[in-house]
Amino acid sequence: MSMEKIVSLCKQCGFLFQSSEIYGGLQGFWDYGPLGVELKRNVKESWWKDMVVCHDDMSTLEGAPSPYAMEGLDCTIIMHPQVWKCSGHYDLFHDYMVDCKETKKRYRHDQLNGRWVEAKNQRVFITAAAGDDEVELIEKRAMKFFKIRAKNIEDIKYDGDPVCLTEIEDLSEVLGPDAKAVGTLTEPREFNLMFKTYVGALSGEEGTAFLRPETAQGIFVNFKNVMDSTRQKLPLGIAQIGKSFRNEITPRNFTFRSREFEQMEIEFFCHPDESQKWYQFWRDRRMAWYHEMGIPEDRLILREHTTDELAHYSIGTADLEYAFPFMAEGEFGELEGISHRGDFDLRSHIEGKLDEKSNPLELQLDENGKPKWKGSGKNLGYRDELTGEKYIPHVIEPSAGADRATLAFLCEAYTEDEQPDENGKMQKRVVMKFHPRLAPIKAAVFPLVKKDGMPEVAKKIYLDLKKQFKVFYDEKGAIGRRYRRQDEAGTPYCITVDGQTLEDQTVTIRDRDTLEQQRVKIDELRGIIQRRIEA
RNA sequence: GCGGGUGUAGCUCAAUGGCAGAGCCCCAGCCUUCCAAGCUGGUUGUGAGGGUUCGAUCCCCUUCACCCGCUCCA
Repeated sequence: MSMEKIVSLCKQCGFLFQSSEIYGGLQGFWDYGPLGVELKRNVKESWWKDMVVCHDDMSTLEGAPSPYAMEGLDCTIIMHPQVWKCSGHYDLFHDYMVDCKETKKRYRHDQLNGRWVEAKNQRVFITAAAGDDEVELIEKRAMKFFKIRAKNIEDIKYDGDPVCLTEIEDLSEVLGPDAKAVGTLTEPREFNLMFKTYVGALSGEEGTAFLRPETAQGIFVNFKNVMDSTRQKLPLGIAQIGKSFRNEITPRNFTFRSREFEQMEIEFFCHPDESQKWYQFWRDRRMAWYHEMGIPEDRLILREHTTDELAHYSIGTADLEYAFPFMAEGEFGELEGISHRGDFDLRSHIEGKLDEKSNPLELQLDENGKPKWKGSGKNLGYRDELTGEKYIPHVIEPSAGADRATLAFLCEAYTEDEQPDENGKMQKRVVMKFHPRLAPIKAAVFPLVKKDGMPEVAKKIYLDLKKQFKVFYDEKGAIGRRYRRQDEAGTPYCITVDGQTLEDQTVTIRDRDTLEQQRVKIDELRGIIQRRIEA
């Protein structure tokens, strides 16, 4: 399945447009058209309904250690700047990069290590990507650079152990990790992945704020508010859907990596001893949700992060990844990440930014031995009123991309098949096979022909169904053409008023995927559609 | 950010240093009793800016966007 066809259909049918298209578009920004907005709303509403509103908090769900509660939140996009300092985003998203003028490659300034190497009366700082084999790599590169054979290896003198490139002020004697000549690296340049803005009329450092790069922090900083206002007990999940912003260096692949995007996140708070079980539970539950919404098992994988990818405080992180058509064969793109975050986030907002490399977690200090970023000092802990135990909850975070999910459903729905036309000749058909819950339009109503009172009856049915569903009325052109148009929009049901309707108050209801028609009573239409959507 | 490619109607694609064209789609009318039918008529334009030129959609420069590869990816 080619991505171009999907992109083309998205534009033609009104699922997705480039943002500001008449001015040439803006990289990394996309608009949802009339069909797209319905689709995305259905994705978000299905998630909200399944995770929050209709969640059964009385029973122990399959795979869960106990019953649990769910609440919702809707936090602001701009938050107190200290939130991002304590969360780690300020440091993390504030990268310095160096470019190599020779190889055109770009490196994180703090991820290159090197050693001063002297031979043949020349002193050069030879770099390599930071890692376990950096010492070996630097030796090899030194031999190559100075053109010294293995037997004369003593001619090479090393000045000290490898240090980070950030320690080097003058880059003119530095050999880039892939370069043949020295001095090809540019001065480090700042890449800020968080969008900056100013609060208040005056711009200046004092009013500097950031657009949130994730919705999660709004939940952490409101944890106490939710506990105090709802009388809920742990385990408790708090859900939020909302826009986030990341100033991606390279937005690519349609809406997959956008600079403005929407997240559907749950922060699930539980007792530390139970957190592993809950992590397993959420992995399985979220995987099952995508399956329920129509993503087949062979196109969705759960990729468990390896232990060296994990922060030490985390028991696990799993990515749910979909086989997007723009990925190479056998490769998958992330739809959702489910991470065990321990007590890192709540503690950081209490005590101050913790050093994620420390074990056990300790406050990150600055050069003067003071906290690098000060926390709120508020008590975000939990007291179990039955046992009297006090603890800082551990967090499981299922974090999904609403736009990525929507894109996956679009890709999955796109189908080309062949159906006979009125002469029995096979014609190519494009049909969007959305799950009925996700379909932008639930049903279309047609009079078979535009006369004999059929439009009047059809319009009445349309107006009645409209009270409950997003429906579409069309009386123009041949009936076959109208069916095909709805196939492209992914409308699961088409209701046709014909001659018989006028006699016995029945209509036909056509199924998008099978093309089968069933004759039903007009009075029963609402119930039938409702049942089929929920099935 | 680098290298390569692309940019013409809603879509797919022609053509040209001198009035920009087709098919599909769309709209209106006629016809039409179940899967893109037919007939008649109609709407819609060279991504943006600058230069060369009597004249640029075409040549040149800049810019923007998209695609592919690299790089990056919380």
